[in-house]
Amino acid sequence: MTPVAASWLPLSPGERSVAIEVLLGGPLSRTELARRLDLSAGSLTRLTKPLIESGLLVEVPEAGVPAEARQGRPSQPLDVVAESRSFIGFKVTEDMVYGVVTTLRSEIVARYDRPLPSREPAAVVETLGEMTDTLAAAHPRLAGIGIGVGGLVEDRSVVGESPFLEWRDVPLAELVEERTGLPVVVENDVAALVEAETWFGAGRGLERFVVLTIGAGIGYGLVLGGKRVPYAEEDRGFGRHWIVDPNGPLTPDGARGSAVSLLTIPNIRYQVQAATGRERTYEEILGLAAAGEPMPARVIEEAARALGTLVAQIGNFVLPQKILLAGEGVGLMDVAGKTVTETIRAQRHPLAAPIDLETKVSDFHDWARGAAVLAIQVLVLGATDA
Amino acid sequence: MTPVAASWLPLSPGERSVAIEVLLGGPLSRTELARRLDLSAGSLTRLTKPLIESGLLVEVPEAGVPAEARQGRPSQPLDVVAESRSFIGFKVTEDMVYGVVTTLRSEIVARYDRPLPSREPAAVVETLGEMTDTLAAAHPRLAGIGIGVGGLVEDRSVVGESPFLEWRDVPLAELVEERTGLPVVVENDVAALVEAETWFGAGRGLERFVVLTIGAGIGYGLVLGGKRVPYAEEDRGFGRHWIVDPNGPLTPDGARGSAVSLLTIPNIRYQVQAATGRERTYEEILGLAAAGEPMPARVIEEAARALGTLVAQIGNFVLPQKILLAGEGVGLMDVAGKTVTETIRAQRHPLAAPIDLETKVSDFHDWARGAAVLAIQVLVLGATDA
DNA sequence: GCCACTTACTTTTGCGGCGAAAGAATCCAG
DNA sequence: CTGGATTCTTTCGCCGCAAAAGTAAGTGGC
Repeated sequence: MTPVAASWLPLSPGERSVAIEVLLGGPLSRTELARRLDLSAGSLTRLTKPLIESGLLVEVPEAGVPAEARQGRPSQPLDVVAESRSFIGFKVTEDMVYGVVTTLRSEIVARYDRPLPSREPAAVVETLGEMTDTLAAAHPRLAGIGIGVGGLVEDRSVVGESPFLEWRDVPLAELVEERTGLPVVVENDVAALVEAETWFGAGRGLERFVVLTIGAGIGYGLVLGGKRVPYAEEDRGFGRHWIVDPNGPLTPDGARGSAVSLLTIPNIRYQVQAATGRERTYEEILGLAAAGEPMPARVIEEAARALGTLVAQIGNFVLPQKILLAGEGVGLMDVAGKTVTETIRAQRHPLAAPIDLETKVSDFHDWARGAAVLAIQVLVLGATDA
Repeated sequence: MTPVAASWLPLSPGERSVAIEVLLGGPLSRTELARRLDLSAGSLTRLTKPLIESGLLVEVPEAGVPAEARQGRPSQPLDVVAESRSFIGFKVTEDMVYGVVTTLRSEIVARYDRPLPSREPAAVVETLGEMTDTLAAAHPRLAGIGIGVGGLVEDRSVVGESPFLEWRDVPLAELVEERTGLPVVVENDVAALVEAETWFGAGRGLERFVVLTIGAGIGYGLVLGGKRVPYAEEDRGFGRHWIVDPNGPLTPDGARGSAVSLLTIPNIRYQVQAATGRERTYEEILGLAAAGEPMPARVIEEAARALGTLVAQIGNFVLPQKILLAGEGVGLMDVAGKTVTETIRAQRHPLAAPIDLETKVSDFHDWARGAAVLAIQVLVLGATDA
């Protein structure tokens, strides 16, 4: 393996907690940090000093409140130097690689995509290598690479099984490290998106958080105590076995009335085509449904009820503080959001805490960004968990 | 408030973790404890010394392995002195109080029940007081009382709302403390059962654990990271809104096809009576179903499918390591367990980890024991969380 | 313009908990 | 009886923290 910069610096547990808190919580004064981390003011001085000296943190010129009832010595907020390091995130699909460069804060500063000439591991590694070369030229201070792939990933480095790439046990992290000389983290794409949302997105700071992705398939991510829960059937088509409506439609792709049959884009298109004989894109179907065309409207309504049922069940059993709907197949919410919320209401106790439901139509660059966040977590902060 | 012995002794965090580990993990040597708690051998000597001196722990005469490949100085297992303190647990129903006395290990050493002359708070407190007097005579060294009631309990002391007792905002803990002079913990009965199972029962040491109780109603308890998750609709009939089968039976008690309609004892009896015109006990219905009587068999089969669906959904979304089915209404599993497991299988991914499903028919003394465990947690170990 | 007051941060100091390492205890094997 | 193995105890020193005192930098009263 190439010599690797390991973690940025050997961060003590105390320093790490400060770094993460500032990274996730925006600029924070030392006093505020002391309160949040339950430490004394003196400890904060001690912990922040090396972080500032190393360039990870800087004192920023007091953004806060303009000139209210503030009194006493002004606080001196600290912030991470987001640009001090850059990260690359790749999302590998069966025919494309989508790439982004992000800051330490996971803000996307560049995008770069390329078609995949072949699915052979060597070809994929070479494509990733060339893309990294190109990006490295424009973005110095690269600290690491994160790669998201659909399929089963082991130890954040080996692609154990990826049906669409037709890979088995490919040590992708090692190969790309050899090619690029940068440390590499590989993860399942849904897992990466979930981690990204947990750290920097909708799930920031939450104890119980669920991500449901709808696209070509169904993805499910569960975050408990700030940590993502891994599970055996991850990314192996479990949504085909979630029976939402036993009398629902039967499609070639899943059990009758399963979440896959009812909700995924290919299966919604299949249903409409089977009924009308015409092939339509997902967007066309949504448009027709919104315009009141009976058949697409019926399919979309049924999907919305299925989604509402799923969300209600998750809400009832997992008691999450928030559920994020992501992926390309959540456009549904714009057309039939009312049906979804009504279905949820019908299957929840009136006194139950209302479900905080967030919708985020994500494109492939969001998936790539998720992979970059993995790299940030592992490489800079040395955090295997949060 | 009566002078209260507070925690047994002021336990340092380190001492507390040792005490809990030994309490839950049986006799353990210092070396074993050092490994489990990730401490050095020296620390264990330091931490165990005061615990032994105070009488909470003792060295026991080496139960373990007979004479195998053991070499070197024999280990000196430590165990809690289970009898060093006794605890009372009460389960209050609308017409009865069920009481138990337990050891520190939550082993039941005595049972004592009494009918409730009235639901007035004063009468209930007096009944509890007299029962405590009786039990105290036979069991010295009482350290505290735990009380489980159906309904909403706040701060482990005030009964906020209990429909069947017709109470609102009764400071039960305070009243019983005044009457008995012992520290008192009050908790919702399901919550107490869940805590007991988490500490001493089926959920011992698990990260994710679910308890589903079936009886007069449906109870749900979620344990994540070893801690029970509280929720707003707790014990307020949420099961009426879990729609398991939209085409299921309609009963006076819940929405069509809800878990309450399909699974609870009163609703199963209602269904059988509505169809056959004859009133039957739950046990009779189970017997008839087992004997192949069509109508009861149909109701029980439908209930079993509903239970299987619920368990599968919980398994899919919560990913628990274990699900405990408890209460008086799980006799179902003996008659139609096969249907339940088949339904679960149909709605789970083949690669998913099989659900560890445990069934425990519990009586009222198990509920009372749960309340006693709460007292152990709070009063002895000063643990608001595990 | 001076001074009291407030709040933020830094420095100093002391203590508690922990690990490392050496030593004592207690077994087994030859 | 000696040497090895394992557990437990003792000693020692370090690290990390809090407490407290000191310094810095602002506001407002007079």
